[in-house]
Amino acid sequence: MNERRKPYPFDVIEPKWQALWDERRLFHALNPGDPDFDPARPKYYVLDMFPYPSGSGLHVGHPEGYTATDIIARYKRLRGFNVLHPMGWDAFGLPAEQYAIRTGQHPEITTRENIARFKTQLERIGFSYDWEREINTSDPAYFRWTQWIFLQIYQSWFNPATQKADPISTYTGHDPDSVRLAYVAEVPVNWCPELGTVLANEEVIDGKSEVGGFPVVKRPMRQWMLRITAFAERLIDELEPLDWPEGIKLLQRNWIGKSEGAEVRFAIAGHDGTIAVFTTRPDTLYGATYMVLAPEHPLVRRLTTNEQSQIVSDYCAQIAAKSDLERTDLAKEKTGVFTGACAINPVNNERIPIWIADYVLLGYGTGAIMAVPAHDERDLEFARKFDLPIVEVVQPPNDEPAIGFVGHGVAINSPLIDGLTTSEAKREITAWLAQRGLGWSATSYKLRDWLFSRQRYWGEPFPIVWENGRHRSLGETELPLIPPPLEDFKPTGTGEPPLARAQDWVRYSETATRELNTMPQWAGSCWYYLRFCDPGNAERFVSENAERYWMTGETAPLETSVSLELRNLFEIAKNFPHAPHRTVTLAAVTTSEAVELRRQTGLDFIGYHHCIDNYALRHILKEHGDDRRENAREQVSIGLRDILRIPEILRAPDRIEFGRVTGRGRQSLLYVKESGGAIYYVEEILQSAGRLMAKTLYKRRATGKRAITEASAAQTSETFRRVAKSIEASFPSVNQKHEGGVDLYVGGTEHAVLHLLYARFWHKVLFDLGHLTTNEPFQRLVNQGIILGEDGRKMSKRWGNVIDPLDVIADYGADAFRCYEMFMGPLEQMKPWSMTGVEGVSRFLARVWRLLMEENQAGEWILSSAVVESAPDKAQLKVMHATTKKVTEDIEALSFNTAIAQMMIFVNAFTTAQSRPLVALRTLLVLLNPFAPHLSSELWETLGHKFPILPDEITSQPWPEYQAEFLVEDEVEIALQVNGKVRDRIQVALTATSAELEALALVNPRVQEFIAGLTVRKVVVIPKKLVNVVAN
RNA sequence: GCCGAUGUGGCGAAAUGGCAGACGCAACGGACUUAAAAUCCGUUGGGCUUAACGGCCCGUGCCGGUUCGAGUCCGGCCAUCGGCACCA
Repeated sequence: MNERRKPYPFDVIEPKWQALWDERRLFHALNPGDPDFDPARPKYYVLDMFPYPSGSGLHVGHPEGYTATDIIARYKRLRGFNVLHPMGWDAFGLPAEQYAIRTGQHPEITTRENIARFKTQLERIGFSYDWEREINTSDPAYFRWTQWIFLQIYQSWFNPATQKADPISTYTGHDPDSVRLAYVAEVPVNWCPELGTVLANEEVIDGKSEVGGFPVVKRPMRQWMLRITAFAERLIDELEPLDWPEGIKLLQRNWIGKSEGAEVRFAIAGHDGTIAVFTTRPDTLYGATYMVLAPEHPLVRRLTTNEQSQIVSDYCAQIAAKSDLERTDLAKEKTGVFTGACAINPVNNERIPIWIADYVLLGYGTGAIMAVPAHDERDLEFARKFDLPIVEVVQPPNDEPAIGFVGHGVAINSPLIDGLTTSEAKREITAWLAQRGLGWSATSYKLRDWLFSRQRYWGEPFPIVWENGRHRSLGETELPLIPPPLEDFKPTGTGEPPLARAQDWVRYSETATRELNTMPQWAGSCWYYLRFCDPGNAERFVSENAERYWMTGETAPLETSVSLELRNLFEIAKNFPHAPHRTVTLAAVTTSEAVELRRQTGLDFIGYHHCIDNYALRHILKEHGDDRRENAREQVSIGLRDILRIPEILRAPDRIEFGRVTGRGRQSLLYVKESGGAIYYVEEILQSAGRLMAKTLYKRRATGKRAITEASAAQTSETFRRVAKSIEASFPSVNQKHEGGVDLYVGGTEHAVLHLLYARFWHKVLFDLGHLTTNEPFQRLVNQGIILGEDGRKMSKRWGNVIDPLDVIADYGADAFRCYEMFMGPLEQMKPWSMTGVEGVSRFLARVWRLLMEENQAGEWILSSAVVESAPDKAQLKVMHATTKKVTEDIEALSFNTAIAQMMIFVNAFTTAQSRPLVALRTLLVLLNPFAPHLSSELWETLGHKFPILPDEITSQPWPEYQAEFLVEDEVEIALQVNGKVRDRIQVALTATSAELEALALVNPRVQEFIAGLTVRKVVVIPKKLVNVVAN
């Protein structure tokens, strides 16, 4: 292949264009306030999950997602967006540290080398990253702010009254350290002696370290924890409106693991204290015949009677020696011992024995359970093994046996609640307990607090010092806190982090020493998407303007906020097609403006009327000096620019009746309800800090053709809140997208839970503290599938099936590489690499080249003489517009494979043509540009030499529009079916009516043949498609 | 065990409930060439039938259902892959 003549000179044009783009700073995104910043352009933030720069470089799997985002970025630029498309490095991490331990090479050096290699690879693929925004999490200028964010977390607490993070100064209790969002705890952790470090649960796989596969044991240690559990509820709730794959949302929900039930307090026979247990089935309380505590439960020692103490302590010792793996492995056979103590069941005052068993986990619920063997599999197994009593308290709905039935039924043998269904019984018994102070409804989460410290060198040091056994934070001016230079990065082996070796550094003052732990790798990746908005800022982690602009688009009229408003109105129009005009003023929009609106918002309009709020209208008229008057139908003509500004105007701070709409965390929804002959709908209910406020409430009579708008004023009164609540309760909401945050985030499923959950958590803390304007970081998430080797196995050194993008590019060029990555199949799917597949795509690009170019006598490529300025013929026009339509729609849907297929159809159709009309070729080149930017740029330029056009850059062209009229044919082929089977096809005029089609079908000889002797029962006519004759 | 995703030609894959297999790869045949590569044109799901043009039947993991009509919707299985795992 290397010796082969190149099908087109990609080896020349690709470096040429890459250099040109770089020189012209073509992909540098401007922030508000920068010279030449254009506020009229909507923003689009498209982000890749940034890589850890490993020593082995990129293989062809990595750039899959990067190519998809690059196509989107280039496409959005052509559509007039201000695009933020950055790249950076998740540069702290264990591999570099382990390499340092082996070779003595400082991690900073290897990291720098690896980054250089990654960057070379990425640049050679021709990605349109804004390299001026490159960041590196191990750069002090970056991690200074990671440390600053940690301090923000350290200096706040979760305020139950406001349900959000508040500064610790608002805490009025006696011990602030006990409520901080970052706190120190002695916790049993996964200690890996080989790595000399503690690992997070998720870094332990099958009892072995994820990195290296070394054994892991439990060991209590003093650790920094982040109180993510306080945000569990919000992490579930605020997930809902995001445009993420359902599977990922489900994973997150399951990981958080919310379960609702009750906490019940059991008295202990012969003791003062009580034991609280958590149960999701308070209705089975009468069936609780024993209780089980986790072996580590603090009450175990106090409760255990003398006779049992030896057995109990033996059992506890035995459990402690086991790893988590062994505990779950041995789970097949239940184990446990009796403590000798008894608890009192609060509903019937019966004494029930208290056992300990390792099937109860200290970390979940209260670390204690009431065992209901009749209706819980584990309890039943345990009770049978140890011969404990079993009492049936739920009657299954069918004939199923009651013992072992875990579903919902009817309560029995439960005097207080007999005869009630499970859900009624739960409510009833919980109320009964609550009245007596014996219990209360409670919610439990699987989610654990985040173990945030690591005993490593290559990570962010904590900005914390210890003095007299207490921790305190460094001042912001002391940041960044840079790791001390070290010769030896090995674990100390005692559990003390390597930083302990830097004795001078550790000594902060006469009396204070520095924290020795470092932060986990997640820390830097938790907020990098924010830093990209303003990477060079030395004053703040991100400037307010940059953050607000890139996360919400505010400061400029932009697609997201406009379309939100319009989408509301669109929904209304759709739902009430016959509703006449409301008393709100209608603004007339010209046809071309409507087309523009549709282009920008992707919405269709019913007519060209756009509802405008009175407030906004007054505002606009004032600006225009009141020179436009309403006509008789209360319509006023205003321009597109004004319309696009409406969302901004509506959010103006002087609009008092608008409530706290300028605040943060709004959530727009549309609720509709029909009640008592009237239709109520509330446009945009705003949810902020747990409060609901309605922006506008409409009420209209449902009867009669003319619905009447009675009220349309914005209020935030208590009444309104109630109405909104009741509507919400009784009518499912139209699921409005929550606009804001990164517009498109693409990465692998391996980060489905942790990275995304941690980043969301940090984002919410920063949002609560007023540093951010959105409550969620990532609006739309897409996971790319992994690319397998040619042998169908995962790419790895072990199989020798790793493919380096640079090798592919050397043979086929970057454009072919990019196109093949996208042509392989759907982005989300797992699929194997194929070199012959690359060749096929490369042939397609060569055909594009030869569509415009031919070789002269001297063997030089010159513009083909077949390229002419004439108008395309009808068939060509159809292909051109069909391609424009399909490519546009497919890019929006991230179906890049079918977009490329359509462009192949285009090329196949034009290759054979005698003359190749300029307009068609130009259209193709613009459509192709996001996919094959080098080739299309070169051909565009060559075309411009003979046929000049302004602006002359392909990157300044408008995205082509298709016109539907060119897609329809005069005649259309109709399939004739008999009993659902195609028997013939006929050409008919597009205008043929259903009756005509039916008649044509029935007289068709082939149809006749098949219905001979049968009775025609029915004829189904689908216009423009088929006729199905049903006969028997 | 639980949860999720996937299942269509030799291969990667297309198909708002409306003509299954677009597009590409591979294979085969042809044109060009002294020859090969490259390029261009054509054929290509399986079976049966016809001298031929054609025609018929079967086909989207399996079984059933809804429908005039199902790759697509519903129910139940099977297989592969991924995730979680005593969560009270």
